[in-house]
Amino acid sequence: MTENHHQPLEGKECHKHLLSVRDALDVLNGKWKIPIIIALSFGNYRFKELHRAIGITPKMLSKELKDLEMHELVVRNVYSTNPVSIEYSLTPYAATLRQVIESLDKWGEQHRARVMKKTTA
Amino acid sequence: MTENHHQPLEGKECHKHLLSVRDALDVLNGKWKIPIIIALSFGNYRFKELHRAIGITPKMLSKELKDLEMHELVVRNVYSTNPVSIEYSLTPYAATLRQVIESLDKWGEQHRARVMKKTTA
DNA sequence: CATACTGGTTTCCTAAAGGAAAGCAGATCA
DNA sequence: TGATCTGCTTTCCTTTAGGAAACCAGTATG
Repeated sequence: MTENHHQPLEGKECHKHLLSVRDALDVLNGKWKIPIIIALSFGNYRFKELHRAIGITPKMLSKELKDLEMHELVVRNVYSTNPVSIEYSLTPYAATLRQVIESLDKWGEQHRARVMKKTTA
Repeated sequence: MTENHHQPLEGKECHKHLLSVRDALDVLNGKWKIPIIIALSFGNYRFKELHRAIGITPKMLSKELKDLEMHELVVRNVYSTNPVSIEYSLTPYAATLRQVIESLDKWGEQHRARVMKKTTA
């Protein structure tokens, strides 16, 4: 804490990390991608189910699902039932996000608790 | 993967997680908060240093630093040198984000590698 | 035949994110 | 006395995110 003054910060290992998180955030940006992935981690669900459970508008849901498909995190499954039913599911690749989502979840939970305590005090 | 069809998804543990990540994302939203925290994890830095190292505009940097201060993740230190110098540093609370940032960093790095491999192939 | 469900799309709108550039006060340096 | 650095702020602008509501085709179901 005291006198933690610095090397120049330019041209350092720092930039490698900045680049990595930028790449990650380019995929996970916005309000909805992580919530959608979380919901689908509980099972495969249909469009309207996701819409209702997450509280996302159909327009955004449609767009975000396409983005997630593009990044190979989600798959759209069409079943030839009658009538056709459609389900979204996570790809195996989405499982690589587990640590990200778990730590975010955990942090959010404790942060909420911390904020509650402060505002109540 | 096959037949992972679902319980209703409503009123379940899922919502707890949705709530937590929403709380986390409310604090860490946008393109810049995490990059700023990463930079400051390498030491305390001044406004223009951050501006140059991260490639963020002064307007955004100013705004994001205020947000981060508000959430008690960053502190603005004014030193009575002559002339006054100002440094930003992380609070101890910011350390609780370590897992979040590390996993995001790691995921971004491997994701970049994966994408590179695909586009080259 | 009417109603309702699914899986979306479309249109309209507002607000927020974010960049570019200029400016500004205070101090220092030549 | 200019020029230059710092730590910002201000203005102007474009893009994106996101919500609300309506709509639509296809398939039921009553």
